[in-house]
Amino acid sequence: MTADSETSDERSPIGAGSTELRMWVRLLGCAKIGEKRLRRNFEEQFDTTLPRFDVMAALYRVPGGLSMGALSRALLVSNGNVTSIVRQLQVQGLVQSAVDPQDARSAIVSLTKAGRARFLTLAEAHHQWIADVFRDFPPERMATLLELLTDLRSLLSKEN
Amino acid sequence: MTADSETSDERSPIGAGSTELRMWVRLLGCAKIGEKRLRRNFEEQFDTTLPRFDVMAALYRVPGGLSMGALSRALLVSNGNVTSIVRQLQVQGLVQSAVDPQDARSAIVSLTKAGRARFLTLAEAHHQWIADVFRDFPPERMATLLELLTDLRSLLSKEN
DNA sequence: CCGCTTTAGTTTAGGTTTAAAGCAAAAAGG
DNA sequence: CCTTTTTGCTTTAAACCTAAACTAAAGCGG
Repeated sequence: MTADSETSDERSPIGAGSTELRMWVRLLGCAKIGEKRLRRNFEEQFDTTLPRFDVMAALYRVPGGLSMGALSRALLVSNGNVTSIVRQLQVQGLVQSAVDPQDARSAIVSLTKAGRARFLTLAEAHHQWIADVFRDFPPERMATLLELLTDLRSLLSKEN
Repeated sequence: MTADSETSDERSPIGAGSTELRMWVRLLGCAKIGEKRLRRNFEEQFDTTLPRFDVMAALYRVPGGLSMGALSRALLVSNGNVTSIVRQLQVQGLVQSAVDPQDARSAIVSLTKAGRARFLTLAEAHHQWIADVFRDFPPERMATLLELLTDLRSLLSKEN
């Protein structure tokens, strides 16, 4: 078992040869499959979407609410994107928006009472779906994976 | 070190408590940050997009070409989605499409000569970006991560 | 006060994505 | 053959997403 006897690679110039590349492709694949599942579940069972859930989750964690910019940074999405998602949640009465008294340009968005109740329902189901997927994953391996992903994230966040 | 002494969880009903949930969130985060980087790089340096690169990569691996359906399954995206991406690549002269002699409904899409040359340029840069990101990741940890992600993917693919 | 720059958000144009509806070729079943 | 169903793909409607242009409030320097 030398360092180089994996599967193929050798002199093929491309073809997902190196370990980094395969790992990256696999990571993206896992994320994509999982997201697909979650999106379908949210759509079918609750008639909502993953991005809207993400916004609600971010707001739930901060009872005082967040500005649009803070939301955008928290969710890693563009500023303009948050605008439309928040607007939809607003139409549904799940979030409310109040002008920041310190800065009239900025609005503080927060969950309404209905929004908090709604989020708890969604989050419960969300947790259950995730737990189901990982039911057969040994806890010790899961801890290792969590640790490695944490390392990876700090690598990715560096030299952005 | 009991089974339950991680960090918080306990009776907080939500808040990304369980290990599965945190792992999942971290995985999505890594994928998102990395994709953002790649997308920006492709945009800035080559004036193209990640999905277009994905299509070209899938076609590069199969010199004989792929049908639209095969492409869609390979890339885990919807059927209709492939249509527009292939059309754009076709306009740029990077892929060509020929009617399947066995089935007149189906078209076999393949890279043109220009498309292959273009892909090699893109893939070289892509590989370099990935290698840069993982430069400081110890090879042994990378191998572990690859293995764990492979396990995870098979869990995710099951009971779809 | 008055310009200049910065900052917070929205709007716009364009690309990605899906599900659902539609279309046409193929296959199946009399 | 001819009808029905299935299958491969495209189109459409709607959501998501980004970058870039824009608006408006703050802040800063005179």
